[in-house]
Amino acid sequence: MRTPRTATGTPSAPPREPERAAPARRPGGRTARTRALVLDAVRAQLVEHGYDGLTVDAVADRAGVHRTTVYRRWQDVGGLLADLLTLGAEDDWRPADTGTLLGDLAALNHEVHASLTEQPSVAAALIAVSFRSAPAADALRGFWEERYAQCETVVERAVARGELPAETDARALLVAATAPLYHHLVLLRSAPDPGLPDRAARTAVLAAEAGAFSR
Amino acid sequence: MRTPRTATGTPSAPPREPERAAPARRPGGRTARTRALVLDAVRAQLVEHGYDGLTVDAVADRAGVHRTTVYRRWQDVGGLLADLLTLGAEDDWRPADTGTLLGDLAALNHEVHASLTEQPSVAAALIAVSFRSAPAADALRGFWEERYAQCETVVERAVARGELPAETDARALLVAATAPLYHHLVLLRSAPDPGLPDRAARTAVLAAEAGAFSR
DNA sequence: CCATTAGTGCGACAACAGTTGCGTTAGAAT
DNA sequence: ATTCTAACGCAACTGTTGTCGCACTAATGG
Repeated sequence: MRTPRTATGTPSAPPREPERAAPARRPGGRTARTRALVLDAVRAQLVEHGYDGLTVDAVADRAGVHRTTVYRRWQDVGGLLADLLTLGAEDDWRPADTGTLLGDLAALNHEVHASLTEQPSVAAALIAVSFRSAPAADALRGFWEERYAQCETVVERAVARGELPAETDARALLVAATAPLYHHLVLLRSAPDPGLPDRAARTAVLAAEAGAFSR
Repeated sequence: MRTPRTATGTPSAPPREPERAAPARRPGGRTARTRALVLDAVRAQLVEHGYDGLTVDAVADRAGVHRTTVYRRWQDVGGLLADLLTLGAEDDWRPADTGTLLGDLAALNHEVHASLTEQPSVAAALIAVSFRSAPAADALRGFWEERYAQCETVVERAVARGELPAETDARALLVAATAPLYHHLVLLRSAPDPGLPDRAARTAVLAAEAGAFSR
């Protein structure tokens, strides 16, 4: 998970339903400018004052936009972060290709570890807000679904190299490799352990080699 | 994680610091009665109206106690759930002893699965609130620390039976076994999979047998 | 260019969260 | 029984969150 780039272009998808009687959306100049201003403000506010300082009022003030505008278009803080997430998901992320399954999973885990331990962590804020806001929860679930789908290439490459049997359950393997990281850093909130990403990756590989994800 | 029993006895520990100048606490009749009433109200309100319906005002009304009383003793909703958690941690929980490492871990995972999928889930509510309230986060971390410590006996028994080498990292093994469950049900919020507890337990055992948690 | 109206600004409002001061009630100690 | 005071009830208060009606601005289609 990475911090989305600056919001410049037109909005990818309005938070509302796509269209029913097509009330003639107008995504042009001002609307796009407002969205860019607001999402930039969200990012800046999050970096400067952390998740607790991320209120609708503060974002509206910083963006130079009225409170009601934010409430109408994004409903709440969850909606803001959800939109920020969809913007960030647009970039074409690819998992690293190190040549070995262990190397790929370790690289993946180091990315996860970095995104969760940076201060302040956009990823952690998104996870936290997903428990308050349904739109944020949906956006996060969609984001993760896409990320895990992209990561399946790591397993496919390992199968192609003969490291794993063809019937390997890619998703289960990926979850086994990454879940301990999230468990420690998000749920247990234990102190960051620099060796954990590698150990978790190694554990998953050993389990895979023992046939834990086959058949 | 299980739902704590009814609050009847005297409070185990006041939410404040234990004592500094010992201002003569009085944990007797009314104080204990109030705590029992309030914590019962928290549990009932959580079950009936879910986490979103769990406001200080609603709890105070249901308990037949004034708002300020709740604010003064528990600060906020997080404090209420934190106290409920410490109450639940008082019972002498023990992991099941099925005779095999795989059986023990699977039984453990089924307990976790049940507590997270019941509707509404007190466990899920506690995790959610731990992102808003520092006291709740502390209480939850303490609870988990204790639970994982208790579960280490599962690993010790397996070592005693010769299933695992003596230098096995019990905590890492337990996390590997349970983390995928929390990952799916709490973070990814995917649909409950009845087979997941067994599969996750099996994966951890295979990894352990391959030496993933040794040395 | 003009007409339409989505999107925005503004102010007033309701609902809720949380605090404070003060008087009252009821454990606990003498 | 009397005293002391922790814990509670009560009311009034502040600040924040979120909504609503109305006027206005500017993007879009003709």
